[in-house]
Amino acid sequence: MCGRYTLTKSQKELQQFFGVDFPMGFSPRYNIGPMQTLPVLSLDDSGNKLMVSLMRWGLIPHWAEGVVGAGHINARSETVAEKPAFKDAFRHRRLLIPANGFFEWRQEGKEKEAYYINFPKNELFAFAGLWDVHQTPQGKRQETFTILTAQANPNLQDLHHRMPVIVEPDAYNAWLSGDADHASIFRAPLSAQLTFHRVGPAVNRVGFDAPECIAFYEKPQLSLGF
DNA sequence: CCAGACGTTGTT
DNA sequence: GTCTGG
DNA sequence: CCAGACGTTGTT
DNA sequence: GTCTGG
Repeated sequence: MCGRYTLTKSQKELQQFFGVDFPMGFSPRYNIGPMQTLPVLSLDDSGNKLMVSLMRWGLIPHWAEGVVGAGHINARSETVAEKPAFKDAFRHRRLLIPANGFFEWRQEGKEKEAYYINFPKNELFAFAGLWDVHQTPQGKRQETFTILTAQANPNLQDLHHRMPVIVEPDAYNAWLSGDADHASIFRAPLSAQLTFHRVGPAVNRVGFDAPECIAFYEKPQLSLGF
């Protein structure tokens, strides 16, 4: 369901929307995949200001040792409070993940069709996420994150029955500080406004990061050559 | 999520 | 088919 | 007690 | 680290 997303905005646009400095800079991204390092938002020590950091997509629990692979790119919001891998992070290490769209693939017979989902005016938004930190086999401290999922909104059901959780701007602080419970995460009327369109196979290519990934796409018609 | 690999031996 | 890497 | 697992998706 | 299965 949510294994690729986009952040096709400039550093300036991100800073204006979230009201926080991105000191590491940022260039638009059209095809973000697992294992990549991306900007995420959390609360600073004071607990009332957003801050940006860079983390790797694919949560690896702090107790994992040795070679641990890609980690968990998604976590079910319905069970996140009980699962050993997420329990602790759900209570103490919540995140917002800046994005402006995401991809879904639909099996159509033998083919897989890619779709891009975003808001009509392409507004920025934030996924609900969790993070954790572990030691790499090289002994380095590595911070990783996961994106929460939920049942898809009716407007997206034709595409998929699951979707990433989008946090309303009003709820940013409540979510991050741990005040928000399940109900308030799910109450996301914004998600009802998401729309989607077919995109071409460019997005399939891991590492191909260009506007072509989100371009409208018409399936090429078969031609008999006349 | 998709793409790409999918193994063994001996040696340190 | 199933796992790993991106 | 120790050992072993700890996740999601979609598909059949 | 913490839970489940044996």
